[in-house]
Amino acid sequence: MAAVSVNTGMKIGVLAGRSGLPVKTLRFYEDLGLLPAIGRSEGGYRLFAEESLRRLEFIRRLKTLGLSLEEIQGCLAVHDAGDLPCGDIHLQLERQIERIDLQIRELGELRQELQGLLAGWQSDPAKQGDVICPNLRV
Amino acid sequence: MAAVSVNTGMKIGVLAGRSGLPVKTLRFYEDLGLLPAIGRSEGGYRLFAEESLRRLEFIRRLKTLGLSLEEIQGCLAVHDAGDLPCGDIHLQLERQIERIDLQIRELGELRQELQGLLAGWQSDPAKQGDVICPNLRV
DNA sequence: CATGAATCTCCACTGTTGTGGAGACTTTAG
DNA sequence: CTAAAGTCTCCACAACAGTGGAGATTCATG
Repeated sequence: MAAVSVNTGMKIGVLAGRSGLPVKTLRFYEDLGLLPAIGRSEGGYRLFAEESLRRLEFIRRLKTLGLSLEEIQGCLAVHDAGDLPCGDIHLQLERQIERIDLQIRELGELRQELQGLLAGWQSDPAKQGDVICPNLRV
Repeated sequence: MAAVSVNTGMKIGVLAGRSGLPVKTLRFYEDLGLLPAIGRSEGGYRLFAEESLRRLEFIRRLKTLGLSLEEIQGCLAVHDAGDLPCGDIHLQLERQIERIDLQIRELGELRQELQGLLAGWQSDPAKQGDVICPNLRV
């Protein structure tokens, strides 16, 4: 049989190099419980499984979709319980769309208001008593 | 002549009551230099001029338009130098519109991506090896 | 005068996602 | 064996706009 060099786990620096994330961030994720280590070396170094790489990819993906680490953790908890987290993720992504729609709506209204103000802006208005900016009337 | 009870300045609680802002917030603004007090009473209490009310209105208004306290402070500095701050405010509001447009654009793209994902979502996909969520392929 | 309300300063904490550094320890390479 | 590199824990800080509380003073009212 071929020599087996598996299952010792990789140290955090290796995982950092392979994932492209800073060591600090990996420790941070581990502290949050997002990224469980399989254990510690004799000297107390964190050891990670290969699976951690997939996990980090998953986290990265959901982060780019705008989910918070807490929400991502929720999805991972389902996965860790042995289930497919697709249902949960679907729900989170729907919620995210709702949040985005709300934000876009609010931003649009604000934009409207700003445009309206600028449309009637007087570049050199008469100084009106007790008002800081006559254009805003406050 | 009628008795003159002016120009002693109001204490922070009065300003809070009249402006609708918490005392804490007024102190915070004063610390930032946004809201200068005209001085202190013998006992060390902050004293504010009537003008503070207009100032707070101005701050409130620009805040609702999305400017940061720092940007507002910039506008107030122009006012305090004796100039009309309309030009500065105009510039800030234009920048704010740009920021909003960028945000809306980014949110729209994200929304697109999310919609696309959900459009092809399989509610109960086959478990694919080594992938946390087959729908996301990660 | 005494009591309670108002105010003062100073410090800590909120939420989010990390980053930076100090000082100690372990591991690896030569 | 030694020096350098890697890793550990713990603490602090970043942005932003405040909020909460402790303990000390001052002010207003009866």
